[in-house]
Amino acid sequence: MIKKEKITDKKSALLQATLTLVNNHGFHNTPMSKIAKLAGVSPATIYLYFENKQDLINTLYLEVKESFSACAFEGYHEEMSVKKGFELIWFNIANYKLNQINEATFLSQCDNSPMIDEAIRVEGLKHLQPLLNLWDKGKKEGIIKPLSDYILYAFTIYPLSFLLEMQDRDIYTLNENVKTKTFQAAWDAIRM
Amino acid sequence: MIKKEKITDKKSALLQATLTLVNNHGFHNTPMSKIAKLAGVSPATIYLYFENKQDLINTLYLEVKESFSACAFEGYHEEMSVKKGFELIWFNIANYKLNQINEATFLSQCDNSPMIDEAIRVEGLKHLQPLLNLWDKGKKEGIIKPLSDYILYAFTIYPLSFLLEMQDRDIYTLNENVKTKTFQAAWDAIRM
DNA sequence: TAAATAAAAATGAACGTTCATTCTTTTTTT
DNA sequence: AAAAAAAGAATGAACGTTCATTTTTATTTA
Repeated sequence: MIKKEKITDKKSALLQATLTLVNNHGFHNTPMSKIAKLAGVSPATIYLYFENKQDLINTLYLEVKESFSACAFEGYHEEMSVKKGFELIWFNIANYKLNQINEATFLSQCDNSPMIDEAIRVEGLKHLQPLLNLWDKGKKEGIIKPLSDYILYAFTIYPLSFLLEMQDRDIYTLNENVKTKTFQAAWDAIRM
Repeated sequence: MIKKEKITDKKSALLQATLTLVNNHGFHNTPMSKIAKLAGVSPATIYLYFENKQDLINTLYLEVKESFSACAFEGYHEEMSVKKGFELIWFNIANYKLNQINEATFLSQCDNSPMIDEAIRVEGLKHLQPLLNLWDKGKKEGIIKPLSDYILYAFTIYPLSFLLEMQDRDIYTLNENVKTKTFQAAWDAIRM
């Protein structure tokens, strides 16, 4: 067990270092040498745990995406009403984006650039399925507008990325009161 | 005049080549040598027209941003009603994003990465002022929700970037009918 | 158990390549 | 013919990755 722990140790130190550096300087301005240095490890050591730079990024992406999904659906049950379910998920995601700023920024950056291989990206998308199912139910019940999932996503969840970016740049901060009003905007956009 | 025209000729060939290549491969995977080749020019010639690679990108960004703003406010007058004015601007922007795909994709890429210097980015933001003024008017008239401009933007204009990206990846296409319904979602999000 | 050996993990230096930029030469323009 | 514009070759720095070697850990032997 000691052995396993040590491995995980360095591996996760490398992932953490990558997250920090890519967030602050972007993928292509983050040399392997700096990742190694921040993780307290030799450059060569990276290649014991990852195939290459791309593999390192892909692994990090999937890991963060997973933690995101876990948060997004925390406390959610399929028996919930459409509105309650949507509200829960929306606030979960909003809180993740506004609190776990580093992870959320990294995901935004990945989703908006060719940094991640298409295949890996597709894998990351599957995590949202429960939300899509909820929308389907809402459409059938006549509660949610009959729009494609892409549009529903674009007008409810995607805007949070923009607000995250504002917050990240210290341009604008959402307090609880404003967050509630913002949810109302998202809900009004898609409700019948 | 011939001289001036010739200069403009090569300069704009370089800008056009940069747009194409950065769109398809990203900033850091677009070497100066390839830009030069696509523009039919020697690498050294680039440096007659631009200080360096960053200057080339900045110039392109501001130029495209300008063309975007020109489209966004075409046909707009301050005397229009808030709803009509917003509708006009929204459709202008939607059409720009869905038709001038190359330019729009480039702008999206710039706005979501550290590729553009912060100072240049700020300059590009000013172009939206008429829309912000319109929102102010709408808030005063009690037509638009009293939310910050960031939130209004996040739930009306920003979602178009997502739809553009979908369209760009051939995942989803908006026809006229759907576009109208999509506008309704944007309007519902921010109207009182 | 202590020494000897093998295996695994980790390292720093080095390699080959790519790329932005500059230098020198050639071509074009006036 | 002089000046301006353009070209192509050259340069040096940065980077991802690999290699030869050392250090650490685990296993075996006496």
